[in-house]
Amino acid sequence: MFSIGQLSKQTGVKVPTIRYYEQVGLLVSAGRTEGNQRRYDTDGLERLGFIRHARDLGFSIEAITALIDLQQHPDRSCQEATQIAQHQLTDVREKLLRLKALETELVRIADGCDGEGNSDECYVLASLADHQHCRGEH
Amino acid sequence: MFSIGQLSKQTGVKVPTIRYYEQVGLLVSAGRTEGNQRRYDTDGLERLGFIRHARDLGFSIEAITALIDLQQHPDRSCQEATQIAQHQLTDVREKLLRLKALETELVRIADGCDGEGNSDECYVLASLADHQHCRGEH
DNA sequence: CTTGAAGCTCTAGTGACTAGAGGTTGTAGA
DNA sequence: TCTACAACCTCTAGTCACTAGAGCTTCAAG
Repeated sequence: MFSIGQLSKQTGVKVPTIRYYEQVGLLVSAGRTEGNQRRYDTDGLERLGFIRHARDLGFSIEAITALIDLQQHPDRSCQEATQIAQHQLTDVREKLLRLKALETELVRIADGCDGEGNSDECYVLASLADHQHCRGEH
Repeated sequence: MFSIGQLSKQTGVKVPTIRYYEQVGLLVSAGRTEGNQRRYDTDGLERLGFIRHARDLGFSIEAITALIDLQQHPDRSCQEATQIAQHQLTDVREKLLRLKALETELVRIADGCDGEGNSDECYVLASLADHQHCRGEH
């Protein structure tokens, strides 16, 4: 049996975050001591590892809830899990495209100015004021 | 003189968002009508355009406040603006790296499973449960 | 002068935590 | 067995950048 602090150390998830996960129904403790402190078993440890990993990959709490639900019904089709992962992948790819465009634009803006001179002739400020300067879309 | 709705149409920024910008001190209206409705001049229009553009590029409200502050003191050095833009660029590049790693990982996970079979043998779920499967860091 | 779209303020909700107050429990050492 | 204190508990409120809704008032076209 682990205390919430031990669980935290082993998974790298902060104590208040673990309590938050309980609050939203993601991770329930195995039980409580007489003094009302949470105790977890290895099941809880694994579950939190799963949550942590999925969060690191950017899955939302909602998506993780669905995935855990799926885990607990081993007879249900795997398709749903694949769909969730695919959706996440699409999402990440969209963000990537967007960020790449931003990077290009920011390089242009930030490098256009040497930092000398006063702000009334600053290229950074001028670029932000006038979208015309931009090459791409955003 | 523009109403808040006209300003919204011209810039593509939603009406409640414009009011929110006022609340946080980013954009003050030129004045009010007798009936207490906001009225803006071309200055406000340009200012909102600036804000919109900077937000699209991912600058925080705080950073934009600093940039606008700089605009209003044309005698101050341009260096500060360049610094803010450089910081934003660094930030975007970090996010890019992270997202690229996630993409790789998600491709591996999502493509490893054909969606057939049941969830007790699902590669997506197994991968999420076990970080060992991962090739890179995240 | 009427109608209704557009405006107003205020409060609360979003997601995924994080911070702090103020009180209680578990456990190691004396 | 006692004591000290780290770790635990609950609850509320704050973060960021909006968004939604209630309930009311004003503006402008016909």
